Amino acid sequence: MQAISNLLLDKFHDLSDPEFIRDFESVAQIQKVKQGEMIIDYGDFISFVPLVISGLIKVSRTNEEDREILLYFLSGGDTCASSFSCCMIKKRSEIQAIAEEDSTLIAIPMEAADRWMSEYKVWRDFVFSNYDQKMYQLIDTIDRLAFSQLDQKLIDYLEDRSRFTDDGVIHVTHSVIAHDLNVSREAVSRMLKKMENQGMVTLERNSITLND
DNA sequence: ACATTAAGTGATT
DNA sequence: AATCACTTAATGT
Repeated sequence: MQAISNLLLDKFHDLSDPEFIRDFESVAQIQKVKQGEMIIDYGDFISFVPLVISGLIKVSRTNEEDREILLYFLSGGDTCASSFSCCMIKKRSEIQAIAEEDSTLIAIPMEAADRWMSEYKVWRDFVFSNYDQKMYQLIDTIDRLAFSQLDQKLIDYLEDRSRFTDDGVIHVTHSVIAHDLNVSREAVSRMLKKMENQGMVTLERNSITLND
C-alpha cells in the first residue's frame, strides 16, 4: 500500500495531505491498460474516477453521423474532468476514453471521490483546477474544429501531441491524424509533405518529429 | 517470398 | 478539399 501513494505523490503533488493520503490508500486501486484498450465507452456507468499516472489517454466523442471528434488527451498528472460530473449525477458516459499508449491509472471509487469533495480541501481544489484546465482545452478544441484550416489544425494537433513526448517524436500514422481531425488521409499526407519541405517537421513511417 | 499496411501521386468532381 | 485508383516503400509472417 506504500507504493500506490508514492505513485500519487509523484504525479499529483497538490494532493500531499497526510490525512487525505491515508484515506486514499484505503480505497485506491491501480489499473493498467494496454494500448488501444477501451477504458470508458458510451453508455458505460462510471463507478470510479481515474487519475492518470503514466501513458496517454484519448478522450473523444462520436456524433450521430459517426464522426469522431477528439476532445482532449490525458497524460500523467491528469484526471478525467467529465468523469466527475458523470459520477456525481450518476449519469451514463457521453464520452469515450481509449488508451493511446500502455497506461497506468489509479481508480478512485465514485463514493470516495464524492465524499472527499466535502472532507478534503486539497481534493476539492484539485478537482476544480483540473476541471478548469480541461475546459480550456475543450475551448481550444472547439476553436480548432470551427475555424481553422487544415494547415493550422495540423500544427495545433502536432504541438498538442508533442507535449506528451520528451524527445519530440510523435508516433502516429497519417490516417490516425486524418481520423482525429475529420479530414482525408491524402490531405494530411500532402499537408505534412509541404510542412516537411518547409523544414517544420521530419517525416518517417509511423512517426513525425516537430522541428522548432 | 508474399501479404499487409503506410504513404505518395494524379485525376476527377 | 474529398474521393478514387493506383504506385511505391516499409514491415510483418
